[in-house]
Amino acid sequence: MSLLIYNSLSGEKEEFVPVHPGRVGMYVCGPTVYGPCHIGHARSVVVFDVIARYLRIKGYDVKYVRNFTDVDDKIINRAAETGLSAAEVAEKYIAEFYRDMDALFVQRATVEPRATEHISDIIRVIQLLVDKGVAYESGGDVFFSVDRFPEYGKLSGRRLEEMDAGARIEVDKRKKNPFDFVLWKAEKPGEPSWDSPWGRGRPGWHIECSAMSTHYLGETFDIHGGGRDLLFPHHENEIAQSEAAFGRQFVRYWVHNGFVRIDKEKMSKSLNNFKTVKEILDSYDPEAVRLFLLSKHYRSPVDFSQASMDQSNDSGDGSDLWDRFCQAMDDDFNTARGIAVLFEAAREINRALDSGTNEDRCKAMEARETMVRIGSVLGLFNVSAREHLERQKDAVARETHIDSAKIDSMVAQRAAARKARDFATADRIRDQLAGLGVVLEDLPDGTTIWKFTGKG
RNA sequence: GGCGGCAUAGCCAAGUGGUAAGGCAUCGGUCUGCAAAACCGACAUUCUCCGGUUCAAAUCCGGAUGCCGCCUCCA
Repeated sequence: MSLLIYNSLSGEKEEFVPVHPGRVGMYVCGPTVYGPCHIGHARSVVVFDVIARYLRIKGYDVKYVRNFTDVDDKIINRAAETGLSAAEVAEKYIAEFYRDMDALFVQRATVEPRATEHISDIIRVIQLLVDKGVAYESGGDVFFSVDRFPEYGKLSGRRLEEMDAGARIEVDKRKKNPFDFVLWKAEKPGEPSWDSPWGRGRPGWHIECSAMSTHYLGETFDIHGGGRDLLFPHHENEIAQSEAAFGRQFVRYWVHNGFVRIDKEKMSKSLNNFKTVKEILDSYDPEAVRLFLLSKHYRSPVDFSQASMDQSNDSGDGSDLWDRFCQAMDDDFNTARGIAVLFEAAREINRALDSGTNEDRCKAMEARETMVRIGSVLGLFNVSAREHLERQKDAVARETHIDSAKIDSMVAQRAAARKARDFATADRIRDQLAGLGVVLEDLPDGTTIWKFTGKG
């Protein structure tokens, strides 16, 4: 069974063939750490987490590199605003990133490098470009010359002539072409800086990804990912730099995830309409958030709303199911179709358990194994159903200030009434509980569990 | 101005030539003291609209309308 991946470079689904058989090198652009993570970051991170997990379960030896951009204008500005150093700002938001992504059960990448740890690699690539005459220095800044890279625009599908340069920002007069971009920025007072052949300064944004990805994965590697918004100019520039410097194809498969939208509009820090991961996790179960993020194909936009999240919050022969899951995932990582298989597995388990014959019990075991396996790819079922229920109770109780001990005692009173066959009293208590948004479930063994419905 | 994407039931969402997955909601049934959960069944003759290609189209082509994105930092 071959794996198809949509390649932004060709605009088509292509059969996945790694550079080295059995091994996959994958680089995904991580966050610039100047503020809290929003649900858009989470989508990208979760999507590529699932892709890495799936490639591994298919048997590939995956080297997954995800960077942190820890030196940048925005970090420096943030430092100036808060009185912290740039390094302290970066450190703070890297810690928040881990807190949020760990909560979402995101696995760590193989390598998680930071730009500031690779200054010498960055300088080496810039030097190569200067030596080849593809980059030029001007007043301590170094620019990449897009005119020296004829294939510029091949990823984003635009030609330099078609683009409306300077429509929204003023063009730096020192640039030979308005689309030339900065590789190295000359030092300004109070900013972090490093020595370089062009004087003290710091790297531009795009160059760090070329330097770090090739450092860990080689000059040609398999998969490079990130949000759609990075396609231009960031990834276009990465291709230009890397291919100009090393003289060979940079990346085989470019993978871009779609946006999270709010009210049909892109969510972004600049539009200031973002929801942070932290605030969402205050109200919703982490696995529900994952399920929500994976409920649509990764390339399509997904609309965040209270209603759509509420919906995800309510959810809950074996090898055949696994094959069908793989078919979905082999088709450009179609998690939405994969989730359908998951629901079918759940139904199969329940059906087999209901019928209760030994043969069916075996089937249920098989289906359960498949379900756990699918869950391990999607990063679901990290906590038991029982623990899940307890967490949900705690969260709702905290939010609504309902005392769960009191509910427990009401449930016990009802149990006593039922035992005495005083169903009128039992039902009255149940109605009272319903008024508090509590629903009861009497189990066959005579015990009763309860949960909040969310509808008071 | 240039480039690109999307439009599928009340809602969410798969489906790139062969006759509409899955979930939520709703309505019946089994089970239950009654419920809940679970299971069984019902739920788009039709895929924004108009043309075209084809034996056959939600799927391909042309056009219209609507929504969104990129061309500036952004996952």
